Amino acid sequence: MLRTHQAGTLRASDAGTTVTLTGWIGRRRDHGGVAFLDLRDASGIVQVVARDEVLTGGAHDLRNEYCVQVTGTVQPRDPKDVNRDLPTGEVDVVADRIEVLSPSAALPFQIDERVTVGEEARLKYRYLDLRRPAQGDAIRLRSKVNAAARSVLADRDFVEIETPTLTRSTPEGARDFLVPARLSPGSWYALPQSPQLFKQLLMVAGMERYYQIARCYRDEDFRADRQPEFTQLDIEMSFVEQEDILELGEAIAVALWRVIGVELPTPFPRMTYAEAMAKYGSDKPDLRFGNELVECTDLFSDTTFRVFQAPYVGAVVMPGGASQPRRQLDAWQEWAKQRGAKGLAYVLVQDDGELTGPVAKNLSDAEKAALPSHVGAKPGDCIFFAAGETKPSRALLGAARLEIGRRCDLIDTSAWSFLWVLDAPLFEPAADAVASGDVAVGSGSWTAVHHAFTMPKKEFIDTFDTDPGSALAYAYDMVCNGNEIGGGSIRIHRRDIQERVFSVMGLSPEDAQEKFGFLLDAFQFGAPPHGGIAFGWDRIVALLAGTDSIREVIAFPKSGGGYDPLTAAPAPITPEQRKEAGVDAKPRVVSADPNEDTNAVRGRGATENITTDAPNTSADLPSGNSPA
RNA sequence: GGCCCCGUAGCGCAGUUGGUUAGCGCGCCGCCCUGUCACGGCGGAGGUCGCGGGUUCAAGUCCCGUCGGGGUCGCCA
Repeated sequence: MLRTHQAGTLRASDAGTTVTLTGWIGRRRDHGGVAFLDLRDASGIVQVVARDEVLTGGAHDLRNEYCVQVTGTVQPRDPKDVNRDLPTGEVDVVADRIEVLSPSAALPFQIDERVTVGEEARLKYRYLDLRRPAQGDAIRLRSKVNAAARSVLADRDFVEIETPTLTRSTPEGARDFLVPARLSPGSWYALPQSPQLFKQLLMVAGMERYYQIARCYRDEDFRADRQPEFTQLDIEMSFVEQEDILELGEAIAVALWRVIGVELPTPFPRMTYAEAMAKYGSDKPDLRFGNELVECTDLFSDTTFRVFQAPYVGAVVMPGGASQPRRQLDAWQEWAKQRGAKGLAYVLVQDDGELTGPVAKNLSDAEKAALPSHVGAKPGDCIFFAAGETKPSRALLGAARLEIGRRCDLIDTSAWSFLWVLDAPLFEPAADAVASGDVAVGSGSWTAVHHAFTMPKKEFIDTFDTDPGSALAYAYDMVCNGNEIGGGSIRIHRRDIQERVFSVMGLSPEDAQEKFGFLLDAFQFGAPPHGGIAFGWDRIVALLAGTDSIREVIAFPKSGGGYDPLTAAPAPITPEQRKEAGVDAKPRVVSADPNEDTNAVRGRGATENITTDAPNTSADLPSGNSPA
């Protein structure tokens, strides 16, 4: 080793010890005859004192972020010189010798946590960004979190198994990343959106308990909390029921939060999907505050107010909201319109109890009398309404509830609120999914909420195909502070049930065979009952690290548009690469209509040998994206 | 794909109703300084105001387009 100690570990008890340290020069305070250098390594910082005789050896020329080796003696500081802000603040290392291991050019930004740096610069020089203790510690925390999960799973005899990243599409909703297959020009691999099918095959294989910290790939548009490649802790178990998975999930969460010194109480509260939607307008309610939605449909069943003559009328209260200026109430309308609503009706409860606002005059005296107590509004509050179809109305109110929580400071940011959301519907009307241009699996009027292999709850086993809309599934989501951090289901292992589910989705046996043939084949050979769960690893680590962005807990994240500022990927390829990869191979099935291009890329199972040959294939890479 | 915000020195930002030589902090370079710890003092360098076009006597500032970044809705478990 090039060192005897780690800089951040030195204490007063080390006084007198001769040490050799290695690390980077942080700040330097050069007083001419003596210089103070902050030496930083992964363990922390210690102050090195370089006096004249050492300085003549070139220490005056040390610059920020020079990588150096320092040999010296640990010396206690005078009481007046102790730095209480530093764990090593009671000692100095008085240098006898400083050797430059590697000099540093002038930095693009300062390695100082107090200096704010734009994300673009940070990502381009991520290796410098990660020298900053907070940034580096987030990545170190991730490693500890991985280890904690592995420990729980190893104790329970789980088998860690890697599954392919070059594969076929899996039957999930997102667009696939595609990789050309050089040896079969015109054919493409897909990167897995999750190891879903493989883990089920592993159950057929008798592994019984599988897990993997798995990289997943989805080619969708970006959000603050999304990356094109992301990580799941993926788990599948045989011979289990829903309760077994929930218990395991809680054990894992407890172990993870212990990493940051938080003891989570178990069992976690449970809520049905229906209750979550009704009370919170969300399938991932944030229970760090109350302020629930209140259904008002019955209250307004005889109303003369047109807007409230709707299948659903609901309300959410904004405490103290009656004193908002008009401009702010107008801003709420804009806020609602941005979410696709017509607006956000409101009633203000004045201090004297009078109801005011544009909506109030449309309400009968009886309605006005009953309203405040029905929704739990006090004088000074504002009541927001949504009326219309149940689902979008509740979604709007749910979003309003969160916004109210933020604006009115109702959220206890130190709290950890965990719960399970259970009993999700098995199907949703395909119109909800297709309206947006998404591809429903199958051509029926129903599509799977979770995925096509989710087991109906036993009380719906006889009726789910005659009454798909009311069938509930053995599907569960773990929710933390309003984030869905894990989700899974018990799978169908019986062929007859699977065929009936496909039938509801309008998937013929032939279609099903084409899309999921290898899985269905496998299920013919004594498939065990099984189920599993997957945790959103990036989000979980971000929560544990106390950061809003999952980018902070990914070593080399991508920025918007899937661009990596560090490597400048994606990048154009050479004509030779293009030719060799077979990217431009003529499709055997000709699809001349350019409008079908997106579907060909998008549709599950449509990727086998149909590659569209768009006229501008050489120009379809992001341009102007490479750094000058 | 829609909407909103941003783009000025290496980094973070300011720049008035369009008006002289585009500023501030940090960093960088040089000199000085023996107890600092975001040390201090003196001096200095550093700018295609993202790019292209337009309006104007005059554009960092106004208009159009475009590229890049961030957010949000659509999309995505």
